[in-house]
Amino acid sequence: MAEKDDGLGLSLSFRCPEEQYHPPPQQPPAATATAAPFPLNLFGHSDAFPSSAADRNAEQPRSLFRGIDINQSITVIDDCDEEVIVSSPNSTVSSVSGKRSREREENDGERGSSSLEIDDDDGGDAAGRKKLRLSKEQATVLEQMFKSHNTLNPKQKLALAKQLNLRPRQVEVWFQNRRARTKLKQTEVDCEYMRRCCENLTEENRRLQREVNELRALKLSPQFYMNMSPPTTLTMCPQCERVAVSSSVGRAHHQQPMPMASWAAIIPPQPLARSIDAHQPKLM
DNA sequence: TGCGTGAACTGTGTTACCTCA
DNA sequence: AGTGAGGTAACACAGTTCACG
Repeated sequence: MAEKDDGLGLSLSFRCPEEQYHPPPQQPPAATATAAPFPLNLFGHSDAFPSSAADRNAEQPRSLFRGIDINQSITVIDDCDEEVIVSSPNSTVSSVSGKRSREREENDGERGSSSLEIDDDDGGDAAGRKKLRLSKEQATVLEQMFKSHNTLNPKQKLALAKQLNLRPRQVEVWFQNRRARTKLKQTEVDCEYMRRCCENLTEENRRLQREVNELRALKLSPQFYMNMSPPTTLTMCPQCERVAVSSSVGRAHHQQPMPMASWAAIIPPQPLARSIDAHQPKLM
């Protein structure tokens, strides 16, 4: 199927959304990840990072910002293998599971500045989220990474965040939003494809209806039988699949003649069809 | 000022791991 | 020792909010 690139790496395809949007099951298990300076081969073989849940649990920097003053700028850990854990025993959010609570807490802690390179120069507006556009360079790198892999494992996230001077959460959110945009675009493409298919089928249906009417008219016409050549002159073009009488379409398309008997079977038995039956051997 | 875009957030489902009876 | 239930952690996704151009 022809592919159409729209800049989001989308293709005009007809795939099940389940299969097209789900990321690859898991990235292959990892070798030792070294905190390599960028450009780091984050996704090259994708075996640089562990993928099991246990590994994820062991390496998750989820608690990275736990208990950190939200007004303070955050220092990115230098080593991806390092995990900074600040316990927060007095977590107050309790409406959801502890994990969720901590997660939200962590997210809240990331409010205040959308990028590590941006200090709270306006007095630390930690209460309201401050949304700043990512720089062109940041977006470009993220795009490149997304093209390689549309999901990130924790180490990739950390490394990318470090490279771009962003918080891991920002990288994570960017990838989530990017996946959503991709899916939306692909859905639009699929819808357009379906619309075209529908149009084509509608047109095809009209054409076939016209043909049916033509054939019925021919069956009713005595002149047709009188002037009619042997059945072999009623032909069907293999390209356009038009049934044509005599020379009109058939010769124009140079196709093989099609015996009338082969299509006559599809004509519903009607009393008026007796005359043509007289010319044809009984079917069945 | 209304609007589109995209960063950030919220809620939920799924999966894997661990602990304990 | 094997096992099922419950808790926890991590992640992805859909939907939403809202700052910004």
